[in-house]
Amino acid sequence: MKYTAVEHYADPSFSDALIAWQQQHGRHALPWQNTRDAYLIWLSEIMLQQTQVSAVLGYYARFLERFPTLRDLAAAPVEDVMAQWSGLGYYTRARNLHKCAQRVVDEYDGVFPSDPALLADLPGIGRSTAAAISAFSSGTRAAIMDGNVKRVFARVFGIDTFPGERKTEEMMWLRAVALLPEQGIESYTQGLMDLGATVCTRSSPACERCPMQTRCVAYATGRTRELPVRKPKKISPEKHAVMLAIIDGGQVLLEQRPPTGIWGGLLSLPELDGHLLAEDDDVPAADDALLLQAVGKFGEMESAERLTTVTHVFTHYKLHIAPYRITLARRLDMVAEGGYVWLDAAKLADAALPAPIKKLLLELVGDGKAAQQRMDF
DNA sequence: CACACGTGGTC
DNA sequence: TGACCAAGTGT
Repeated sequence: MKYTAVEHYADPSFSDALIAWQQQHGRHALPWQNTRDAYLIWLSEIMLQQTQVSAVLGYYARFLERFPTLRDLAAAPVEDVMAQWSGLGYYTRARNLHKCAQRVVDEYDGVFPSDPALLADLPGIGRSTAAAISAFSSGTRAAIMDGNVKRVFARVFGIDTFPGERKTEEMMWLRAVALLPEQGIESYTQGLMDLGATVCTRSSPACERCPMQTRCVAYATGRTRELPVRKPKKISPEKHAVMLAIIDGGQVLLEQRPPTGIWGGLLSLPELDGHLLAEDDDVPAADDALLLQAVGKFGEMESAERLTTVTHVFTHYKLHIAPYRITLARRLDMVAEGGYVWLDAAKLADAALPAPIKKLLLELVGDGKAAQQRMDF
């Protein structure tokens, strides 16, 4: 039997229990709570996409210090937004955040719409985020569907098909809508997140203090460990890159990355085009002639120093970075083109850099150790 | 539908 | 220690 009617899944006692629990045991003092200001709520929801609260806290405070209002954000250069986002990951969120701010200013006179459908039309805001913003800022009855909800639903209702599967997700959305309370959407929505984040956690959930224990299929059948069904794992590839840390006169040469793709829109180190001529044990090596040619674009190479390989693990692949520290005998001043920029070493910490590159460069300008080989030209 | 997209924490 | 994954969205 396939149920497609929302009414089939209705159960007022679910939201009653969750709301009561949230008010007693939920979180009430997060920085984005206790406000109806859509800007503050929207910012938190975007930062929290695929990102845990603990990782967001510092970024949220610093971001609001730099961009106190929506109009401040909309008027700012996108480079400043990227710099504030540096280290948080999923950088499309930052560019969409900036675009979204400008659209709200242009199309809505700086006031976020309360209709979830209108919110979901804005960049970076999908169905779930739209519902959360609308619920928290306007009290709108709308359903969220995040990792917490999927985990709670999978366990409470004993859903043993993969939540990423279309039919399963559709059914979960149906349930999410059916279970919405008539009153108290704010506590209910927060309660779903709080329950998933603090009680119904992925590993070792605290079932003894769960308000859903008596109705939880997974608890009753001892299957909390198996639910929700895991995502089928894929083999992730390994990639290699040779990067040039060209340091001259207390400045580092950086290159603007294209807006899409990994680290889109960030500054990073210039990379050696393709072709690693030798590759052993995860350690790619650059050909001397190739190195000379690449550096020749920026100046006359004095020395090149092969640094320790940095391996950065992404969700979907592993990247081995072979950095070369380059010193120049003479710097060419043809650099403003092509998105190149010389950045003062002192400004690295606040620059729009990927996390591993920022770490590498800070270590490099800090004490310059980790040299392995040296070649003179 | 499948995949790209970051980083840091957990076990 | 490597696998798994967190307040998802865009293509």
